[in-house]
Amino acid sequence: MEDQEIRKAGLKVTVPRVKILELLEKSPERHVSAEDVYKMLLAAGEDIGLATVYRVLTQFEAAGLVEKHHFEDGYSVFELNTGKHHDHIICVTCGRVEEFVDETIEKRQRIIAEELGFQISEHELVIYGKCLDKNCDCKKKGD
Amino acid sequence: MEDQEIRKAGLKVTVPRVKILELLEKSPERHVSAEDVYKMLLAAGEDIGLATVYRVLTQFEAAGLVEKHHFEDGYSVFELNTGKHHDHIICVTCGRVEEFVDETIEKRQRIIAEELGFQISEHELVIYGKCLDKNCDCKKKGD
DNA sequence: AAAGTGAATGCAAAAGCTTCTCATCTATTG
DNA sequence: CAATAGATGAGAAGCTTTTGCATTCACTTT
Repeated sequence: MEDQEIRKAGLKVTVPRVKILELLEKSPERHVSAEDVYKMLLAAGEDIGLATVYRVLTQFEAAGLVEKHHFEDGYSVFELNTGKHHDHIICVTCGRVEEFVDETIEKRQRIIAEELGFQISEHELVIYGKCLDKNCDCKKKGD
Repeated sequence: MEDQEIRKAGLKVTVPRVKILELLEKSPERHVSAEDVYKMLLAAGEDIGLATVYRVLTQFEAAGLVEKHHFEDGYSVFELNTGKHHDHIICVTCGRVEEFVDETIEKRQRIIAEELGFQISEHELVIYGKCLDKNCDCKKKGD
């Protein structure tokens, strides 16, 4: 379980690391900020400092266990690395985040990078918009 | 000239606003941070506070005169709004920023948003990579 | 051209997110 | 189970960005 992943990353298996990884795996919201994680830990009765949350998330990112994204709000959000690259579309009204993959876009990016003489290391595509479906939470709540 | 654009934006024509707009128009680097702008103003002998730079850039953004981007480094960069949407590819070695437009990617984004039930308000695509061409500054300087 | 008024500015302080410092504590190894 | 390298918590510090407030300025009205 979590222990192995942490050990594989070359990190000691400690309570904060296990709890944070568990939380990322179980959280209904895949995309969380360090503050979110910290608050969830507090709510779960864990006594883990915010500095540790940042440290652990950074280590997990370096180890490839999680990915870090910079959405428009300014702060960073983290998500479990599924191994499959994907991009994001975010509702500017309710903040809901959906993931998508589009091979056409991926391919075009490779072509563009090549044309411009770049070797891609990574990329980030975020679409911002409004949910139109009435099944979106923000429609039900009316915010 | 600049005065008209500022007036059109519903803002008073003041020295800081004119100088900042001039600077954005003349700067060899299109993508600059607030700090960059501040330092360039200082270097040009202008006595304009950093807070004013932030305020003016924010107002320019609200007025559609400039665009704000969040690249990976953490801070925001601003660029003059050319009216033509474009995306960015950034060299992770030298920081050089290139702009590109790809109608195929734009189209796919519209289709994806529609499929997922979103009405796009904006989007941001940034590709990170390494320059391969020897004509890139970072190769010449060897950093 | 001078006065009046609301907006704009500069400075310093504060805020928000993230990192660092350091003394204490803990997981792992032998 | 002792030894040790690494991890943690709390608070300080760092950075970018925003805010509060007294002063100054742009634009309108005399």
